[in-house]
Amino acid sequence: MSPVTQDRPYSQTLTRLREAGLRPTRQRLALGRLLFDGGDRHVTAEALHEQAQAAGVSVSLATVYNTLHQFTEAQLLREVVVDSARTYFDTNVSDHHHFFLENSGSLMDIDGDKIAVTGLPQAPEGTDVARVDVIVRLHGAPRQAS
Amino acid sequence: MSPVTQDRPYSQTLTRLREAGLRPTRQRLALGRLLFDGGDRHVTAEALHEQAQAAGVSVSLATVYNTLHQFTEAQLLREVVVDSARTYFDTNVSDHHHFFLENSGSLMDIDGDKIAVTGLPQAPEGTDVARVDVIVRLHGAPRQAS
DNA sequence: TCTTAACATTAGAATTATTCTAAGTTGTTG
DNA sequence: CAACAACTTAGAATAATTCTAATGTTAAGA
Repeated sequence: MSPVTQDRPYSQTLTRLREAGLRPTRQRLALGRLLFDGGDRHVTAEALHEQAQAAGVSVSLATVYNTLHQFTEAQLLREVVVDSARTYFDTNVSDHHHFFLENSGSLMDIDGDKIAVTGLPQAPEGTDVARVDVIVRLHGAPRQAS
Repeated sequence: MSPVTQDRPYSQTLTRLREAGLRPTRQRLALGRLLFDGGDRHVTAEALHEQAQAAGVSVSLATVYNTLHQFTEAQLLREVVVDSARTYFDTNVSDHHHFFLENSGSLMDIDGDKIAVTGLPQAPEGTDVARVDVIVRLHGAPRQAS
């Protein structure tokens, strides 16, 4: 395990992991690659696990959950709450919002600077606004999105 | 069952049930009263179940779930998705949004006409906007809200 | 009022997503 | 390369919710 033949860019996953203080293990590198190579994605733990299997990467579901949470803490991912049945993780960590196709259960990003939310009342005394989420729920899905 | 001595208004639960085509059973009337007497509320199934027990009303948890869902279908309640761990039901079915205190897990309504969301892109072809949810997530809870 | 059929409730089992545990494995550092 | 902390993992555990199948209730008609 030393002759270097990395045919894929590793999406700086290694660097990102280091910066986050996470050891670059085989599993984390593989999952990082699946997540960050190629555009923005919205995944559930189960879905990522399956994708990993399909890609021939052997990772346990527990590790997928651990990794998703660690990536989220490290700001490499963001959690999106749209469905009380499952948790989605979003590789887009910049300011943005979502369309949610209730039929297919898929998400689409809405650029943060396309939307403005005005008239928000002050947050109650003693609290800070951690985030404002706008979720546009859609019915009648077209074809599968991300 | 005719001398009128109804010390509580029943919040027209009976009427509402009839209109929704739901038989006014003891359980539904009791839950309806708990939900609709007194201001707007945000409840989880477990919480409502406990409240019912505490009020001396014997209802099974299964019935609480059934009832909450039936009430939701009948537009007497609205489901609020803010937390992937539990489902909240809101007695306020008018157009509005929410503050969510992540520490305490409590919700507060934000009047629909206080807030405006502008710049929403068109919904993808073949889909309709079912609803736009704005969730303002707060950290550092003050004292318990609804 | 009595009967009946459709509708409701319920206890407990089942399901599902997620977390935990305890044991084995691997990465890093000296 | 030793040693230890950090990781991974199988499988058990948990928690919210749904399902099942048996029992109870309601509404309507004779």
